Amino acid sequence: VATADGFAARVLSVVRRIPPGRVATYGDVARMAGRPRAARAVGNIMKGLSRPDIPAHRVVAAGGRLGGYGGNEALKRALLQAEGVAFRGTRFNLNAYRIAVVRTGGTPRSRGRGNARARPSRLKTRR
DNA sequence: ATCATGACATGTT
DNA sequence: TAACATGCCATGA
Repeated sequence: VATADGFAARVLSVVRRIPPGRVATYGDVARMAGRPRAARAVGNIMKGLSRPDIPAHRVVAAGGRLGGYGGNEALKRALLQAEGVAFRGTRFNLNAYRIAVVRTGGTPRSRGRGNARARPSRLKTRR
């Protein structure tokens, strides 16, 4: 919704078609929407959601972690459990419920992982 | 192994 | 501008 431009619209489309009992990570959604690194942006879009036809609770964080839900993570977890997702404490088996990622058109963009990944080079300093 | 911190990438609001 | 419902990698404890 929001800007209804490409990315946001694509994200909504993707989320809308996540079947019950399955989940997708923010990163997966971003990837399917054509912006592999825009996981955070996806979260933001979800935040701005205002429609019931978008099952935002099926979008979770990586590693089988819950992720956020407007400050109500408990509800998110409950909704997922209600759909059959078995939680193990605060996490669940992502591999078992994650939907297949099918990237739709998008801008390939350099894979460079544009991350200089700041080699900390820490000389054992006390943190 | 798990959690925390530091850095950078990406797009909204 | 700076957050923010993130991800991934590296390192430290």
